[in-house]
Amino acid sequence: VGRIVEVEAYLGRDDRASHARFGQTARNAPMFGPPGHAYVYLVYGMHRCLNIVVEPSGVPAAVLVRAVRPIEGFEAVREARVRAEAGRSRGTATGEAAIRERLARVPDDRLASGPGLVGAGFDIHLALSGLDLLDPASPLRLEAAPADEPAPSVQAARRIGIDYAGPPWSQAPWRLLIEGDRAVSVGPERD
DNA sequence: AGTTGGATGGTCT
DNA sequence: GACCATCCAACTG
Repeated sequence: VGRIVEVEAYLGRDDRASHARFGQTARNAPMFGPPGHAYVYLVYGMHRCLNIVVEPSGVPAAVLVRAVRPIEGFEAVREARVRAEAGRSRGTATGEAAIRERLARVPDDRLASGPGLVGAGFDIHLALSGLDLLDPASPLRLEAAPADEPAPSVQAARRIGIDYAGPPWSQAPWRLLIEGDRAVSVGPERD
């Protein structure tokens, strides 16, 4: 269980940073579907990124989950990351024990501080793309925060890793993060 | 503290 | 066959 502390918005066909910029394909089809579903894709050949589809069907939009603060099951998250990393580096033998030792030194609140780390730590795989995150029967679910919790202060910043899109898309403040939360991926840039 | 390069594979031209 | 909504180790200063 974890709390989402950082996201990025990708909105519409016109957004030159969005996977929907070239229209609907087999991969991005969930983005064109109903909100509340998952869109999972592979980046850089190794990391799986989790997105939450937003906007009504027909409007391709999704929110990339960039960072999660684990709340329960810290060791389960660590083990999921060990599995992900060990399974990846089969060519260069980076012993599983060494990976586990390194992750043991990662603070609990930084176990999923990045989109690729969320994918690894929460065992997100491509087969989950299209899953209904609002269905209580789903293995991966989205739930509302406890009503008695104070609303966090949210900060806006530029999206990361999409400079190729060019302005105004590369400049849009569509990265939203909880101010001062240690679980966010990297601090917002200061102008 | 900041920069660089390697790992790695699905997707779209 | 090029392009990535990334991460980490190994470097430089």
